[in-house]
Formats: sequence, structure tokens, C-alpha cells
Amino acid sequence: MGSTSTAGRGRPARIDQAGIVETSLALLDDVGLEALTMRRVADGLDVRAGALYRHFATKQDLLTAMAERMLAPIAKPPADAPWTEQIKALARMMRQALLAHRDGAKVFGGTHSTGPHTLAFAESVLGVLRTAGFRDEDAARVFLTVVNFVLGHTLEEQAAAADDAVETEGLRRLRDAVLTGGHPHLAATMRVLTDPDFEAHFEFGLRLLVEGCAARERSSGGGDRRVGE
Amino acid sequence: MGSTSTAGRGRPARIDQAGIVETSLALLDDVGLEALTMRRVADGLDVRAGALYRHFATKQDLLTAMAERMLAPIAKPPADAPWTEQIKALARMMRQALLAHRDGAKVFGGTHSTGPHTLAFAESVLGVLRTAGFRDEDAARVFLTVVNFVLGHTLEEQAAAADDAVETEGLRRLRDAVLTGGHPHLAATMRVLTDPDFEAHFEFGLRLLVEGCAARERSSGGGDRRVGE
DNA sequence: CACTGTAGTGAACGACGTTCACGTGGACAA
DNA sequence: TTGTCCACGTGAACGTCGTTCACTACAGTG
Repeated sequence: MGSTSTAGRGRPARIDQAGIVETSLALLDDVGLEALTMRRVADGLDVRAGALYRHFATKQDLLTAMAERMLAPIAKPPADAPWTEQIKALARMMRQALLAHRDGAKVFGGTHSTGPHTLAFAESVLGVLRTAGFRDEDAARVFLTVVNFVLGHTLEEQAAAADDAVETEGLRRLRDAVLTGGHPHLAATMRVLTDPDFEAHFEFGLRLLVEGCAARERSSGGGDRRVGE
Repeated sequence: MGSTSTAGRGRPARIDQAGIVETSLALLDDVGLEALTMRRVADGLDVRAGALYRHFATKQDLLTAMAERMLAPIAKPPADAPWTEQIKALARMMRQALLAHRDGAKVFGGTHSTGPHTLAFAESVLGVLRTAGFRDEDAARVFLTVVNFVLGHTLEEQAAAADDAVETEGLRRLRDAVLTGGHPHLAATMRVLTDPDFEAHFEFGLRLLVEGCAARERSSGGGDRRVGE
């Protein structure tokens, strides 16, 4: 699988895993996930497609490496801020990391990365929560919930961005259905639902989650719970 | 595109959209999304692949119809329950609808359905929130957050189910990384993170979200806010 | 200089989504 | 009953995909 060149024995490699991942991410931004093909990646490296399989056993493995690489820019949260702000900061950085590449959320969601950046991110989130006084069980579940929310949100955000002109058709069908049929609640909220200010949506959901945590922290305090702020 | 047979003119159709969707969903349960091919769907209908394109312009359209069909079993929430329980009930029904078919979340997440079942579900959620006294803007955003959470959660739940034996590899890498490296918080929470009781994770996240809503409702009450319970 | 052994090539395999000229056969008009 | 119409389904093809493999190229070692 990996070309763990223990020595300089044999023909030297013209490409390596890191370079392939970098080229793939650049190509992803250009053409999108659907058009990200092994042959095109190889073209970007002046190599034939078969050569890639010396470094990644499968396209899925390459995508996993790309997902892992995408989380690299995520930093540690500001240690002097209250835990609620640290969690928010981590969630925002994850969203930005996925947003930084076209179809980034789809790539990340389609893989199960266990690379160092992914682990470091999980470690950060769990550290903030456990330091704030959450029980191990609650910390783990808050972490899962936050990740699921960020992924789900960014998935939809990038899907909306990919539609663009095609979106007109889907939106008209929606407007028609709303105007003609008996969907009063949909009609009343349509303006917000189709609002392209995804950052506002994200911040709202994030506040919801964190305030839910805070409420939980307040109410079920008893055992080894301690308020972190 | 759609076979809007205005009259019985011409050769009668052996297959229709509804039948194709039903066969596709049954096949999806058998072979999974990756192996759900137009030729296989056609086989299940005793027809050649090209015939499907008389009823769906593209495979993507078929997947959208499948996603829409999956939401059909979602009922109205119990009207006599408090709004928090109604929201939870709707979220649980959406999860169950996606869980009812193999890769259901992936199918739903890969489409932008605007069919009647999808609209009815949105109308239900928004109705509960607006009746509970939420402003239109907040109702819309809570709706989006809940849907994103349910989708993200079920995506991961079904991905974990699809791994099965392959999961051993990914899990060992994770255990190794945790045991050898300096990831104390990951190590402490690993048992919960890898717990296959996804219903517990789901209920936890759901409670977080709804309690976050309740907190929001309580704190910023002033304008046209009214407690629904 | 010959040997070793990995990296990359080129061609192929089977399967995919999609298209299209062409048969086919019920439903309508006569 | 007969004839015409026309939507439906067929069969074959196109281009592309991920992946495999026998083979060649070639830098370092002895």
C-alpha cells in the first residue's frame, strides 16, 4: 500500500503520497468531486493512471488521505476563552476546513479518516469538554453531535453552491408548491429557508448546540460535574 | 421526462415511475447504493436499461424520486404533546425513514427533493415551531439545524453499519494511535465513541438541540415570543 | 559492469451512464 | 374488421470509469 521506502533501493519515485494528495486537492477545486478521476489526477502529475496504484491501493484510500489533509489547518482553540467559545471556535475551524475545497464536505463525509489531523481535532474537542467538567460519556456524545452538525450543514451549504443556475428549477418547483398548496408555514419561512447567508444559519445552529450543552451542564449537576467557566 | 400520459394513445407502458422507484428501493436494500446500477434496476423490472430513460431523464432524477419516496412513512406528530416532544417525534421519524433502507441517508443527502412528502415533513416541523411561538426566522433555522443533525447522524450510523468486518482495520489503527500517542482525552472516551448504540447517541444530540431551543426561547423572550408548552 | 528491485507504462478488462435508430403492438378512427 | 398512429421498449453502441498486469526503465549496490 504505502511506499515505505526503507532505503534508496530500486528506481527513485517521481511521485509520492503527499504530492498526489496535494495535486488531487487542487484538481478537486477546479473540476469538482464528480470529475475527479484517477486519470485526471495522474495527468496533473505527468504520469499514467496505473502509477497511482503504487501509492494508493484504491481511489477510496486517496479520498481518505485527502479528507485527512483537509483538516490540517485546524488549530488549537484559544485556551483562555470559556469552554463554550472554544467549542464554537473548533466547530468554525472545521467548517472552514471543509469549505476551503470544492465538495470538501462530500469528500470528508464519504470517508472514515483516522489520520493524525483527524485524531488531533477529536482530541481538541474532547479535551475542551472534559476540562470543562463533562463526564466522559457526555463529552463523547457532544463531540459526535457537533461533528455531525458541522458535516450536515457544510454538506448542504456546498450542495447549494454547486447548484447555482440549476437551482432555479428546484426553487421554482418549491415556490409553486408553496404558493398553490396548503403549506402556510413553509410559505411564511421561505425567505429564511432560501437565504444564502449560510454563516448565519451555522452560527444559529452552533449557538443552539452549545446552549443545549450549557443547559444540560446546569441541570444534571450532581456527580463529578463541575462548571467550567 | 415524466410519462404524463394524457391519453391511452400509443403502446401501453409496462413500467411506470412508481414501480421503478419501488423496485429501486428494494434493490437498494439488497445490494447497496454503490451497486445500484441502471442495468440492475432494469433487470428487476424485466426490461433493458434504456427503457428507464423514458421515465427518468437521469439516474440522479431516479435517486431524487427514491429519496422523496423514503419520507412517505413520516406521519404527523402527536398534536396534544408539548412542542419539544413533537419536534423530537418528527426527528425520530425522519431517522427511521432513512434507516429503513440501506444507504438511505446517503441517497437522501445526495439529492434535493422537493416532492410532496419532503414538503409535508418540512411543513410539519415548521408548523410545530411556529405554533410554539418561534419567530419565522428562528423556526426556519431550527428546522435546518434539526434536519442537518438527523442527516449527519444517520449518515454516520449507516456508514458504521456498512463497515462491519472492514471496520476492524480502521478501529485497530485508531486504538493503536490512541494507546501509543498522547491522546488522553480520546483514550478516555473511546469506549463511548465506538459504542454501537446509535440510538443513545441520537437521543442525546436530539435532547441537546431541543434544550438549546428551549433555552433560546426562554432567554430572548420579548417581542412576539410565547411559550408553547 | 552486471545485478537487484522498485517505479512507471501501455494496453486491456469489465462495468458504468447515457443515447438513438429501429422494431412492436395496443388504442383509436374508419 | 381494418388500418393508422405513436409512445414504448430493444439492441447496440459510445465514451469514460476504476483497476490489473506483464513489461520496460533505471538508480543504487556489490
